[in-house]
Parts: sequence; C-alpha cells; structure tokens
Amino acid sequence: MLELTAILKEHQLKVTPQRLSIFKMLRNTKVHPSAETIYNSLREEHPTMSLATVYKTLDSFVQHRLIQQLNLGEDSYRYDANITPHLHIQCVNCKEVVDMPLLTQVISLREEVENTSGFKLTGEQIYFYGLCPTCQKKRILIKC
Amino acid sequence: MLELTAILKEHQLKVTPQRLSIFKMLRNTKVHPSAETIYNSLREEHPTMSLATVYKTLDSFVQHRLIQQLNLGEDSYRYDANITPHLHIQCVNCKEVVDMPLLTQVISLREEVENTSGFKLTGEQIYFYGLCPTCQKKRILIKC
DNA sequence: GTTACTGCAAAGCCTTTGCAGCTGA
DNA sequence: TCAGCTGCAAAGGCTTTGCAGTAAC
Repeated sequence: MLELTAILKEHQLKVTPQRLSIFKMLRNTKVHPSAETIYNSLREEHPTMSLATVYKTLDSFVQHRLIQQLNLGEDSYRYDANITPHLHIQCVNCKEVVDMPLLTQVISLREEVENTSGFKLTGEQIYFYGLCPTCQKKRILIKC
Repeated sequence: MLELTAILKEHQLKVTPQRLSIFKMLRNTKVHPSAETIYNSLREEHPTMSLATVYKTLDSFVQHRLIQQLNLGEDSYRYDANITPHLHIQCVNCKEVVDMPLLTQVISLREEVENTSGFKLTGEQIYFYGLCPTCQKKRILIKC
C-alpha cells in the first residue's frame, strides 16, 4: 500500500484515495478489467466516484507507463497493471484473458521484423485467441 | 473483376455495385483504410452510397472471412483484404501500416503458447509499432 | 416474387471534455 | 496557497440499428 503511494509520487502524480484504489485494484487482479468494471467494483468503496475519474486516472496511468491498455477487439478497452513484456490469450467463449511472458520466439521475431521491415521498433501487442481449458472441458463448439 | 463477383457469389452474398467497389478497392490497396476512408474514396464513384452501407458491407465481409478487421489502438478500425496469415507493423509517426508474412518464429511461438497455456488456439493478432524507414530519415524523434 | 441490400436518420455506446469546486502537497 | 484532481453533465466520434424503398436473383 505504501509502495503504491511511493510509485505514484515518483511519477509526480497526486495521491488521492480514488487513484490508490484503482491502482491497488488493478495490481491485485488478473482479469484485465474495463473502465466500467473497475468503476463498478469500486462503487461500494467510493460511492461518489465518477466514471470520468476512472477514465482520467487510467489515462494518466497509461501515460506514465504504470499500466497498459489492451485492445482485444471488444467494445471497450481493458487495463493491465502487469507492465513486464508479455502477450495475451483470450478465450473466444468466456472472454477470459490470461497473460504469458514473452517467449524467446518473440525476441527473435522482433529482431527479424526489425531487420526485414527496416522499422525501428518501439513496442508490440500480441494477442492469441482460442478456447481455454475450462471451456474445452465444457465441450463448447467454436463457432468460427 | 469477374473473380470478385464469383467470390461474393460463393459466399451467397448478393453482388451489388457498392459491394463490388468496396471489395475491389480493398483488394487493390495496401493502406489498410478505415470505413470512413473507404467511404470517402468511393464517393465519386457512388455519390449516393451511405456510410452505413460501408459498415454493413465490411461487417458482412468480415463475417465471411473475405477481409479482416484491424485494431491498432486508433479511434477507428482498419480493414485488410489480405487474409493470408500475416502480422502488421505501424509507424508511430505517420501511422502507415505495413504487412509482413508470418515468420517461422510465429509458428513456433503459436505452438509454445498452445502447449503452455492449454488453450486451443484459433487465431492471433500481432502488431508491432515503431518508426518506419521514411520517418527515420526525417530524423523524427520518438516521443515515447 | 422473395430475399437481401441500400440509404437515411436516429440511436447507442464508449470515451472525452468543460468547468466549478475541492483537495493533496 | 495552488496546481492538479474530482465529479457532474454534456458533447464527441465511431458504429449500429430500424425501417421503408429498392435491387438482385
């Protein structure tokens, strides 16, 4: 908790209860929530907090590289406090998103992309889609 | 041109002038345009065509796997008639998007992700971001 | 003749913005 | 104190929807 405060201060961000709650919530979850989900899960703790504050806070955190924004092709963004290099896998059925560390293949892929394209790379977003183990057990048919 | 008609018919899609134009335009460009861009570039040819028709057509094509929708983290989607497996690289400065065939590293990455995660994978989206050769020559500073 | 598509307008939805008031440092 | 944050409401921007008319087959 104190650690979170220190991180925000390091980035010259004012430490407000709302920000701390959002930051703490994101660092303690693995579900990669949307702004709406974060807002709803914190309504009990902060009944007067507005959705706009959640958006502004998330945007501020993204700017300061404290969290990252995920674009999974859904209606809304998701947010992830894991900022170590990693890729995401989403279940096409239950929509769960799991992390996976960037494997050695990604490092060499990145190098080859850089060499072949001539781009000077600064980042990447890698998303895999499929059926998670749980949904496989439920024998759910993949529609596509 | 006849080929395009045949492809649409194969998919039980009615062949209308609007659809043919959109399909043709997408298959003859490398810029990965947005719906708005497609709409504007076809206004001269189809002055009465509405943006809603463009969206409906694109959605229909995506459903039938004739094109793919790209999510680059911009305000709007982009569309790509190249449906062979490939990854995308976007210039963080000029926003240009280029294709690159899926390299061998991706195949082995995919296998390892499948084995490690237990997911049964059905697809992936891989985006790299960086500075394209042209913008590098312009000595543009990367802000992030 | 059916079925499906087009075009227009309106609505939907996520996200951003403006601004007054408040609060953390 | 005072820059910066919060909260409310409204606006913005992309995309979807409803529906009547029209075109493809």
